[in-house]
Amino acid sequence: METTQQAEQQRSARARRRQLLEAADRVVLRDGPQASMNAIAAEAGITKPILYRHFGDKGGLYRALAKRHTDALLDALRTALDAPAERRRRVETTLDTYLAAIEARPQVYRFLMHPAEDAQLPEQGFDVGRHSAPLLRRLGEELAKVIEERVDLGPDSEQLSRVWGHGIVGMMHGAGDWWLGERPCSREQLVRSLADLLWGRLADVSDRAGGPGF
Amino acid sequence: METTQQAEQQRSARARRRQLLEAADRVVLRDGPQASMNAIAAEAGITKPILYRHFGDKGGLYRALAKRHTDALLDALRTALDAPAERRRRVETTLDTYLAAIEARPQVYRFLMHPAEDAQLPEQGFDVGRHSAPLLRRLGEELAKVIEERVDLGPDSEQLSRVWGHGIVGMMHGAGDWWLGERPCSREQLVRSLADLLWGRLADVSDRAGGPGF
DNA sequence: CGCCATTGTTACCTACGGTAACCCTAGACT
DNA sequence: AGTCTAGGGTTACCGTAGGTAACAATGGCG
Repeated sequence: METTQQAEQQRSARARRRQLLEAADRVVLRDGPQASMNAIAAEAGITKPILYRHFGDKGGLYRALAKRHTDALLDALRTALDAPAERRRRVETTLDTYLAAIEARPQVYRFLMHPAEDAQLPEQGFDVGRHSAPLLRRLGEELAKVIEERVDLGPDSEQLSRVWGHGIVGMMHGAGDWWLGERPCSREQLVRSLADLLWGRLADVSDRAGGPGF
Repeated sequence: METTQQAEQQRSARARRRQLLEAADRVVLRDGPQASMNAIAAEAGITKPILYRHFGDKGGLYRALAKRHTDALLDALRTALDAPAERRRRVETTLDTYLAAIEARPQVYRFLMHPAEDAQLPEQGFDVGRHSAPLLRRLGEELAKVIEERVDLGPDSEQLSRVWGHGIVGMMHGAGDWWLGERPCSREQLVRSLADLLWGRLADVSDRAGGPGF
């Protein structure tokens, strides 16, 4: 049948795509974000045009690669955020999960945060932060959702929770980036200090009725 | 005399350098961070090799340019941070100063934060965040200094203040980046929300003996 | 005048993103 | 069988951008 045949083809195409992404992953892990398309193609045992057939352009490949890692990290963070423990403990676990991830694979982290200028589409205005944004934006929105679900912020809670979500993610990111560069203290210490910073305000906000609170 | 002559030369070289930087500034303001060396040279009315004689490589030019803007922003922030007002008001003013700056010149902001991969010096290990770092690092250290000077954090205050400095700067940066992209609320609202987030913890830390406290 | 430092230019090299044109092998159809 | 076509693959190329070597002009200074 032609349908099974098409399905077969699609499946093999997806499999190939995964192979290619894995090769790209290895190269990025080795060379950092400035990994060249040639290098990736070579690692995959093929040549450039195939990469372009699969991913369109470098930005496409990078987006696909970033999505994999972002999804993985987000999953880990979600479980940490949803774990059955008291609020403060969960915050610490979440921070620690993030820091452990960036500590374990700095090259991947660099790639996700500084994807080496992909699109230079002419002038689309104030789109600041299209580059390092995707991961941080997704994290921020995710956290905002969790905050709004679980904490009673009073009126205007939607906006406030988003500001806080992105602010807290920014804090985690900024401190993490600095820490990864200088290693001025242990991970545990960093987690505790950041949680302390957050705790002041988070501590005297009352839980929303029902649910274990953020 | 040769000394005056040398001085003269140095002075003119510095003046030239300033001219070139101003030209580069205009181009970056117009084209964003991916401004090419050719474009900058053209804007300055000369050709590439002169740029290279003055700045070594693209990274050098970018660093010089970044330093100018970073210094300017840092000055503005320092005055906001040192203004004679109560602590909370100063925090808000500082946040607002930063946000107003990035709002006023997004292209410059993008350039400072995402300087398009300068150095690809082979393998210098875990130097994550060399790219967008300089400005944020300087801000973080500056804030850490202010915090440690003015707030009593108990033992281990040096490390804690640095973590908080970089954390808070990260918060400001992250939230600002998101806000600049989506404009979900007014600047005043953003400032208030962020200050609220910080205020919880900052509020119940007692001032260090002497001085008006952070 | 002749020397040399400064300032500039042209012309080139390299590397990379991206693409066009072609090749080839495995099946499907007659 | 023989032909035709779809996919996966390659070579060879283009444009652009960073970076440099080699050479020209200008202007003080012995």
